Formats: sequence, structure tokens, C-alpha cells
Amino acid sequence: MAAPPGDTASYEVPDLVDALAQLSFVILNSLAEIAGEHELSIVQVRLLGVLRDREPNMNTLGRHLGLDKSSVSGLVDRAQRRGLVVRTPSKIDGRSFRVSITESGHHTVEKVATAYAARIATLTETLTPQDRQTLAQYANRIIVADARWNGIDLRIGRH
Amino acid sequence: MAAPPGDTASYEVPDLVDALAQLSFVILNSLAEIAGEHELSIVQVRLLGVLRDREPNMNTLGRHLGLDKSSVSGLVDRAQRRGLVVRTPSKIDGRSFRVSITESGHHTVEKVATAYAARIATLTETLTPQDRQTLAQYANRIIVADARWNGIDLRIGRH
DNA sequence: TATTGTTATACTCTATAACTATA
DNA sequence: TATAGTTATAGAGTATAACAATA
Repeated sequence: MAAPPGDTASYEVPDLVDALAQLSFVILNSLAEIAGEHELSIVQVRLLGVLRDREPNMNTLGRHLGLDKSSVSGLVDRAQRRGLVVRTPSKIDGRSFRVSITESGHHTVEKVATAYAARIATLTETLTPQDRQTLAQYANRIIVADARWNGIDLRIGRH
Repeated sequence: MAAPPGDTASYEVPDLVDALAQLSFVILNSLAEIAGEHELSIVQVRLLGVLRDREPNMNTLGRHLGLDKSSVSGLVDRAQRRGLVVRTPSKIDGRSFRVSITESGHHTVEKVATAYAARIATLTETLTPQDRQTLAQYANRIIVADARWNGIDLRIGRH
């Protein structure tokens, strides 16, 4: 079904607005597919990704993920049931829990990250290293513009 | 909270692999936010988008959206309940329905598309017209690579 | 028999509101 | 009173399996 390599048949080329939406679907569908091979959803991967270098409480975790605290409760419940994360009671605040990734969770998220990176490498293999760097710069400009649009400061130390 | 215009503080610059994931979240979150202002989800917007220039049956619609027929049943149910789409019995096949967008659905999706295009314009306003064209080309190369990866032929007339 | 579509069921994900326990 | 977190509830979205009607 795929067009043969070197095929020159024409196809409709989306403009930037369409291209960015389609690109985003492609990227996140790829991530969802890879995550699914490890029985994970995208939000579970994001959860584990956040916990790779942090041990936040439920509240902070919700801010990182952009989710209500009740959503975080359920999310962490399901991840904990699968042995991917654990809740530890805070020693300073009796109401609070530290959420941390388990060894199993870490192992799983690393496998997903590796497979995702490999997929991106495949999807961008027709771009030159220079093209890839330029693409990353454009993407980062949009990410920064979005953060400003949402009133968030990306500078280090302001998380 | 936003860094002031012209601010030069450093922040961590994601590499291409991270940048594409973050970009995709930014783009789809923007779309979800805009869709939400019209009481729509992203998948409902995709549904209406597909129906802007097609009147497929449930089966074909499922293929366009990458969803199981049972998922499409529920999706179309909810959209029809809101008056955005209609099912019409096929005249040729007694088992089949033609799904079409209503005037109200068309009006809604056009408003979402316009607001989304405006948002993309804002997010890319620091890029030159040349940069934007280059970005669209890179995005399209990834879209084509993904289609080939999934064994789909994007060429016109092969849908 | 094969295909089109719906329904029953189950699960994830999400939010709002009400609640408990601690600060 | 305010904050951290859970629970009850409701709804969207998804898939699998079983089903009805038509081809």
C-alpha cells in the first residue's frame, strides 16, 4: 500500500496550520502506540516521565500534569496498582504524600523513551542533521511562545 | 509570570525528540482548549473535519478516524444528539447509513478552524514567512514518513 | 456466509462536589 | 479556616464480543 521509495506521484501538501495539527497527531499516535505496547496510556507515560527526576506530592504532580487533584488520585491509584509508582507519607506534613517511581516503572518508561526516540529517528531520517536542528529550534520557539501565551515562565528555577 | 519580552534568561532547550513531543502537546492542547470553548472535544472536531467534504458511511468514517465501528457509533450518537451531524439511510444498501454534517455543525467547525488558525499564527509570529514554509515542509516530510511507516499511500486517488 | 451497524460491557480518563484529616 | 488528599458521581471516549438485519 505504501508508495514505493522514490515514488514521485503528487499528493496534497497541507499548509502550516494543517501540517502542525497532522504532525501532532502523528507524533502522539506514535507515542500512544509505543506506550500501548507496554500497556501504558500517554498520560501514564507523562506521569512516569515527570517522576523520572522528581518526587512531588499529589498537588504538585497535578500542576505538572495540568490535572485536577481528583484526576491525579485515580491516575496514581492505577499506576500504583500496576507497581509503577508508590505513595510515601510525608514526614513533615501528615496530610501529604510523596509520589515516586518504582524500579519497574523506571525500567518501563526507559523502554518507552528509547522506542519513541527510535521512532522519531525513523520519521526524520530524510532530514539532514542541519534540518533536524532547525526543526528543533522552530519547535522550541513555538513551545516558548505557547508558554508565554499561557503566562508560564520557562526559565530555570521558576518551576 | 511570563518572561518579559526580550528577556534573555536561559532555559533548558529540548532536543528534537523532546521538542516534537512537547510541540505536539502544545498544539493539541491549544486545539482542545479552542474546541472546548465550543463544547467540543478534539475527536468531535476531527469528526466534523472529516465530514466537511465527505458523506461517508459509519464504516468508512471509522477508517478515516482510526476508530472501531462501535466507537464510531457512540461518537456519532453524541454528535447527532447535539445536532451537529445526521444519519441518513443509504438508498443502495439497507444496512448502511450516510453520515453528514449539519449546517450547525459546519458553522461550529468553521469557527473552531478559524480560531485554531489564529492561534497558530500567534504561536509562530516570531518565525519569518520563510521559516514557516520550511517548518511546514519538515512537518509534511514527517507526515509522509509516518504514512509510509503505517503502510498508507497518501497519493491522490488512492483513498 | 459476509458485511453493516448497534448494543452490552468494561475500563481509562477527566472534572465537580462533598468529604476527611491535618495544619 | 485553609490545605492535602480521597471518594462519589457523571460523562466522554475507547475496545471486545455478541447480536440483528441485510447482502
